[in-house]
Amino acid sequence: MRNWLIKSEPSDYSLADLQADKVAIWDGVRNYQARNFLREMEVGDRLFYYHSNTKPPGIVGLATVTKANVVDPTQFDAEHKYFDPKSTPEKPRWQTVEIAYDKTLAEMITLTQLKEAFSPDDFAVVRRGNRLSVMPVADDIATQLLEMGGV
DNA sequence: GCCAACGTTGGC
DNA sequence: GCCAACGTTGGC
Repeated sequence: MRNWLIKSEPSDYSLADLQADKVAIWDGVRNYQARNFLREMEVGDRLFYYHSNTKPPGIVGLATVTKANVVDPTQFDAEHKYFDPKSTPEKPRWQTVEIAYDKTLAEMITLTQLKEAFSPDDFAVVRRGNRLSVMPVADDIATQLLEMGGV
């Protein structure tokens, strides 16, 4: 079981939205590095759910991978914001995963706290200018995050 | 709202 | 293949 961090703008799709939906396809990722991480995910992997572009940004809860290697359906929909004209059902460019809500932290772990606890070398999310929306989380960092989040 | 970071596009 | 222009992300 591996640990990952996934980012979402809460105005777009928040952890509360996932809680309401219970399960969701993590669609819309159009960055190759992020997609490559999505391809590596396996059922049962733990996801730290991070709210970006909000005040304050930080980790708000946990989710779980429920289906691996899901073809992102939005890439074929010409009406959709995430339509990719260069992708075909025979040769899809964008894979993702299905995720399920797990839990909401009693208190979020803010980016400020993350910066205090971890170095940019160890945890990409605290790196200045970091824009990656899906990234791996090392086991020891995951353990500390669970502690910090009171899980 | 500003702007740094950085990925992508497209001309050459 | 280089690189300038452009668009997006996301913290502040």
